[in-house]
Formats: sequence, C-alpha cells, structure tokens
Amino acid sequence: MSDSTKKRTLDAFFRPPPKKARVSDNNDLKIGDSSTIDKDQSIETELKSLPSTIGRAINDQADLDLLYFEPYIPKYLEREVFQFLRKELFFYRVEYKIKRGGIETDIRTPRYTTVFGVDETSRFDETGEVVDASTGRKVEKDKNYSKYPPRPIPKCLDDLRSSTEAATGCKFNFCLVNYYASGSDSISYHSDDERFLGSLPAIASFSLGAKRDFLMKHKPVAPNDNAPPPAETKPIKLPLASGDMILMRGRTQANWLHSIPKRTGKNAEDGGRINITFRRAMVKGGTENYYNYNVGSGPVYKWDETRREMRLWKS
DNA sequence: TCATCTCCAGATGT
DNA sequence: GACATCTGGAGATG
Repeated sequence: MSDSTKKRTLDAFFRPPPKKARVSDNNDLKIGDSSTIDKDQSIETELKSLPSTIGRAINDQADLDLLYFEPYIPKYLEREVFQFLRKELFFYRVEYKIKRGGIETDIRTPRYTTVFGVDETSRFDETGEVVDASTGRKVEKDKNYSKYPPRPIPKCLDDLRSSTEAATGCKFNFCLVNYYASGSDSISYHSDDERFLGSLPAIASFSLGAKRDFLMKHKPVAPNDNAPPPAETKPIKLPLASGDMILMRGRTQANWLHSIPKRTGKNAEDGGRINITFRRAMVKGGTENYYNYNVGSGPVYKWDETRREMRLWKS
C-alpha cells in the first residue's frame, strides 16, 4: 500500500478525496465483496444521508425513553468506520489504586477511552483554540481547562455528530469513545446523570465492531408511605450490533442504569467493540470531569495492526 | 473538619 | 456462564 489515502488523517476521513484515489487501487477502502461503487465519494454522501433506518421508540416502561436505530450506520460503511477509528485514535486506560482490606490494589479501568469536545460555555475557533462561546475571546488559564486542554472533535466524528443532531433534534458538544478489546472489558451499571449535563439529558450511543449486550434496569425506588407503589419494571437486554445507535433521553438517565457486562467462553474473544457517545455538557466543570476520567494522566495506547492489539504508544 | 453520599470494579453468591 | 448482590476505598458534597 503506497497510495495517498493510507496517510489520510482522522480529519480527512470523510472529506472528498483527490479524484484519482479510487477504491479500485486502495486496499484500505475495500470492504468485503461490496460493490464497485466509488467508496470515497459515497462515504460523504452516505454520511449526510444517515441514518439508514428510522428509529424505533422504546418507551413502554416507567421513566424509559429510548430511540433505537438498527442500524444507523449502514452495513457497507460500518466496518470501515470501525477499523478507521480503531486505527487512528489514541486511547487511554485510566488507572488508579484502591485499598481493599488494607491491601493496595491496582485498578485498570476495564476499557480504553478517549474524549473530545468542550462544554457549552466555550467553543473552538478555526485554529482549534478554546474561545468564549458568547464573546469569542480566548479562554485563558481557566482551572477547568488547564489540566487537560480541550480538544476539538475530529472531522469524521464531528460529521457523525452533525448527522445525529439532525436525526434526533438534540444538540451535542462532547464525544466520548470507548474501546472494549474483549469480553473481559466492561462497564458496570451506572447512569450518565452527571449534574453538568443538566436535567433530562439526551445521549446518543453508537456501537461499532463486535456485538455486545447492553443491559438496562430501573434504579431501586425507595419505599414511600405517602405514594402508591411504583409500576413494575423489567430489565432490558439489547444485543447492540455494529452500526446501531441508541438514543437515551427524557427521564431515562435519572431513573435507569445501564451496563456492558463482561463475557466469557466463546464470546470472550469478539474482535473488539467501539462505543461512541455524544452528549451536551453545560458548564466548564463537565469538561474537566470528562477529560479527567476518560483521558487521565496514564499511558497512551494505539492500535497495532500487525499484532492486532492495543500497544503502549511511544512518541 | 466531619459525616454522609455516590461511584464503580472486583469478589462472591445463586 | 450469566448476572445479581455485596464490599469498601476514594472523592464529592454540604
């Protein structure tokens, strides 16, 4: 492979390529046995025409409001986007120590993470500098931005963000990316109900790569003598496939928990899954929080195509 | 400064 | 193997 597209940057991914770089001489862009159409031209066109299906509402339980696109990114594009993102993004694996019964244990957060974006009080100017959203003046030395300078959302992810805004009517300024390398990577039950997202936050969650189960259950409800007992709710299991998108909105985050549980046995080595979430942080504290917990100060990892695993990145 | 709450990975139980 | 529940240190909160 010696063509120019091999050197394409993350930002250039969905940009129209030079006219002469065609799929027929570009191994990177060949996808299985798909048709002979010019992928380079169609990628941008297709991205603008996403989603490829209409969303199905799942709102038949208390406090639950989901919109499920199966898929959002079409079959012929999904693999290519997965491989491209895994290859190009730098990932982090947040590490910390805890003491258990007096014994210090190293915890490696069981997934690779990264994050882009800045909260609603700021934006990026043309050069990528953080400026005040209303005055346009450069934001300097804010404690919330000093530890981890906010980074603009890369072009291809930002195009997906725009598409998602158009499809959902929601606004997003943050993009979190997780990579679950195998069935032993996971995330425990939690809600994305951080205060800095405001009340009733909408979060769009994309799946690429391996199919993984997405579990949801209602938060426990404290008994209340003055109120009638809450309606029964039943847990949900969605086997999220590559290209799928699930929008969680309304009272969902305030009342439901979700997780990606570990998987063993024949499902353990699944080839890896990328999760992209778009959110909207309202205040500067949200920016600091997201960079702190998704970038951190630990080592940097990058996908090694030869070894087919994440490797420590040495600059 | 202290008490309480929340978070979440890992251990344990079914 | 799947998954619910328990545990407990750390950081946030008031």
